[in-house]
Amino acid sequence: MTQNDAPLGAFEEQVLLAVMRTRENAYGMRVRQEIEAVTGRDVAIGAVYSTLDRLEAKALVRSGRSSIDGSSRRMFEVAPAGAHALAQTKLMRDRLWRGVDLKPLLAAY
Amino acid sequence: MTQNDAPLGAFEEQVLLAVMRTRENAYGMRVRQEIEAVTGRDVAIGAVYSTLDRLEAKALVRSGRSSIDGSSRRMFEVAPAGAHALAQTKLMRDRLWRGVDLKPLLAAY
DNA sequence: GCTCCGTTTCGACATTGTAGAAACGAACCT
DNA sequence: AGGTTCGTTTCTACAATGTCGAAACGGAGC
Repeated sequence: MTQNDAPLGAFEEQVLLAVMRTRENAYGMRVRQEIEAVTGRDVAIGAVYSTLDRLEAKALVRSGRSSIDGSSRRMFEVAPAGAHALAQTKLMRDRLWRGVDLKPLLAAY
Repeated sequence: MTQNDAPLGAFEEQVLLAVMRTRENAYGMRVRQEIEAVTGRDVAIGAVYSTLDRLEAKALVRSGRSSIDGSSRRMFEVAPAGAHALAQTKLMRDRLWRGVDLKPLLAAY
């Protein structure tokens, strides 16, 4: 058993998704920009890298150098185990959300 | 502005959802049981209470005593702000997930 | 060489997540 | 009454994640 079923943190999930979404262009700055664009909130660059490092330590992403376009970039890709972790996380959450209706409470907000 | 837009943590979201799901019966032990039943993993009781306490400090849930049925229970309910936080969290995440396809990677798992 | 830019690395600290033992109180028993 | 059990909550401690910004790097152009 090589499987790590520790649950993903909220930001870990966001970073993983941003890497997926940016496909071939996933390097730190770009990932940050993607998260900011989609969620609308600021993200410190350090937050992205430390999360990426931790994800790599858990083998949920992989990284390698690429020297395209002048500066040397550290490119990331989601590993199969990372996709699996995302799928698990989503599955659990969808079950918890099932049948939950926020509307009545939201009305009083 | 009375609004707190700090993002919810992954476990905070689960606890909030479990409180919603258990409606009138939301007290510590029951919330724990709900999370375990739906997600399939063990949750330490202390984890539930400390999260509930922190959520209450942020006014996302409220609690009060209830002495039904012998033992005195601390009953919780999601506050309007809690429902709002849940909605925001879900909205952001749905946007990030949009267009993401895990299948190709999952095949290699 | 030096400076500018985009990028990454690093170190520090705040917040969340996790665990389990201790404390509580009502009910039961003898 | 005293002691025991059971369900529940409180408390304390520590690990993992989230967050930040400044320092370090390297290539391009001056």
